[in-house]
Amino acid sequence: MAGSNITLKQLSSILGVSISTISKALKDSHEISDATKNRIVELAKLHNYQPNKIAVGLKSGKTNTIAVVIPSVQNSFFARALYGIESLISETNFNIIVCLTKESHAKEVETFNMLSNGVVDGFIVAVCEETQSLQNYDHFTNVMENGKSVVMFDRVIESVNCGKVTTNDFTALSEATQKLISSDRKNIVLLSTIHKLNVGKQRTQGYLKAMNAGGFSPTILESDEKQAGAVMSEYLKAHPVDAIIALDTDASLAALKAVKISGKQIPKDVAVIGYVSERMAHNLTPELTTINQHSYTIGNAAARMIVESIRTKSKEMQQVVVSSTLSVRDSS
Amino acid sequence: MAGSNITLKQLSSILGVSISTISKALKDSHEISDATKNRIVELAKLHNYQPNKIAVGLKSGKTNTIAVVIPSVQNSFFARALYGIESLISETNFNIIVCLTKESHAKEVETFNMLSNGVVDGFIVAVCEETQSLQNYDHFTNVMENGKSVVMFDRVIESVNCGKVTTNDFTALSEATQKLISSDRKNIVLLSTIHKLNVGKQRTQGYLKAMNAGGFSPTILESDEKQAGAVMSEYLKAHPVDAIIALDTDASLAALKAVKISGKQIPKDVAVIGYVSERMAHNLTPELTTINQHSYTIGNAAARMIVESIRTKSKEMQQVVVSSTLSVRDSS
DNA sequence: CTGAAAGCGCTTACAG
DNA sequence: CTGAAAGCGCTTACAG
Repeated sequence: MAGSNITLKQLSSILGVSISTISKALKDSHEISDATKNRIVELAKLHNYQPNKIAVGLKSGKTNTIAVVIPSVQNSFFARALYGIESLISETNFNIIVCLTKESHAKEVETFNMLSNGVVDGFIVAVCEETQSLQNYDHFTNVMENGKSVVMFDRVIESVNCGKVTTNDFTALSEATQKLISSDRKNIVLLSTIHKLNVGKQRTQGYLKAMNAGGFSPTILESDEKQAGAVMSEYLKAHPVDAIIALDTDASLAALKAVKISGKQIPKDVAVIGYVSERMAHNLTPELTTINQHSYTIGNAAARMIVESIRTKSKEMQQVVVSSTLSVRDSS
Repeated sequence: MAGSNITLKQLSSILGVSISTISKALKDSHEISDATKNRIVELAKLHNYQPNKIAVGLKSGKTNTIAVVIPSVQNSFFARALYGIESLISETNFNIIVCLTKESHAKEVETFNMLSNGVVDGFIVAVCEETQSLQNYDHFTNVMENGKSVVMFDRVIESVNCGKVTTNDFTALSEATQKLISSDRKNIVLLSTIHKLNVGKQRTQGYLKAMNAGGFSPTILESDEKQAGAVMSEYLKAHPVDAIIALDTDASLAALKAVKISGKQIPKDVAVIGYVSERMAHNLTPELTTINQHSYTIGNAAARMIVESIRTKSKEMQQVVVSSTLSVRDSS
């Protein structure tokens, strides 16, 4: 028996009762007598009646759906943040639609346009790289003018007046650098594959501040993910290095590899601090000291913020900072 | 100016033209004169009119949305499969809703019930661990009876008559094992953290077949993700091992680590073959020989299958097998 | 060429 | 206690 789910109308014609009565009975309205209520509920159960969510959405103007617009999911930070978002949302009566922008501005704009009218009540977004460099934020303000809630996390645009969940990248890097300095590391290199992103810039600034404060000259190696290992290896051949801070997972693995190839010992000759998930850090050799961004917590906070914003319809925009912490393991 | 997007009704009252005319004009119907068409299109553009997707969905009975129900996204296989799904879907006029079951049967059932009535046209699912062990598949058959399309990938239930995209796990493992045997490895250990899953069982069978065929006695170490390293280390202390096959990312990293701790050389003393993403394999030391599942291709195929199934309303269920291939690198 | 009407599946104020 | 009616925003067969 293919075909759609049973509707109120069909139930009504089976029982010879009006649609309104059926609807009320199924909502356990006090207007309806227990006798008819029972008949209706029983039949509904028998046919496994489920209200059509689309119709309810049209009627109520609420969709109970939230869009999560992120660049990628093949990156442990976003994957785990998504997990944090999903965990909170699944405890509510909301659903999430996930859209991957692949760092494309056009895709991001299209996603916002596609979903803004009737499909979702709000957006959780980590702004893509291209949007950050083009500085074109109309798609965000447009949906907000149409009454949708927007919460940005991690990749945030200061000038857009929406909810924001960020991490203290600047401070985290500055502290990690200081920690290396205080354990007598002098030639500390920063290896970055995310220099185009605001988060990358923040982290770099934190590193620079600490290096300058300590009176050491900074070295910043920038590269794409694929070349990071080669770039690091090359540099190690010609320069003294006693510590590396790597700004994401790719850079972290590349740094470990480059040091091993160079024949130097970690952490004796070269200390390494990186950004990888806790589980992976634990499974690397040596176990990697990491800056832990608490991605789950960030996702959770963003989800909580948007649900609250949709429910209260409040215009007040919150800003939450989830502090990164240093998890010291064997590599430093 | 907060508030919702403009509607046909509002446009109609501004222009003094009927709603039907507006609707037709915006669909460029030949019924409408160019003059009125122009007026209407212009005003619509001015107000940035977007048809309400929910209303269109109610009217048409189609939602153009597909649910992707997977256990997790913090696993490079699912993350990349999702990427493959999203890539194909984003070229169509469909959207995807992503739901993470976290291996919970209850969550999976709830998701199917929640979304089956009006929210989505079909489901792409990788069946969760608990559902596999409980063998309760009613939620799948229920939605299919209600006319929804279902495609399973990777984690598949043979007895459910839906579309399926799988990989040849049995053969892949058997070939990888044979390859090790033919390069004179004799004490080949299988390290698994996924023995509860059908895919894990398939892989184990492939390994067993090759070991038995070669006349070697198999060793299967099963453990959870966190203990895998310790279990492997322990085994290495007391037994001769010259090769390890690890069945997922956690097991692969754990195997590399355990061998390094034991002081043995990879691949000279111990060869290692694992399951990790191509990018990660490249960044490990030594670069890891992997069984590549082509997760992107699998996701892509599943997405193509469901779109076709929804569009053609065909009852014929396809079964696609995407072959895994061995990517030989430095660890074997 | 334009518009009134019915309907998708629901909810709810209103009447009886 | 029950039901007819209006309406959410759209589409489309039908009438004019």
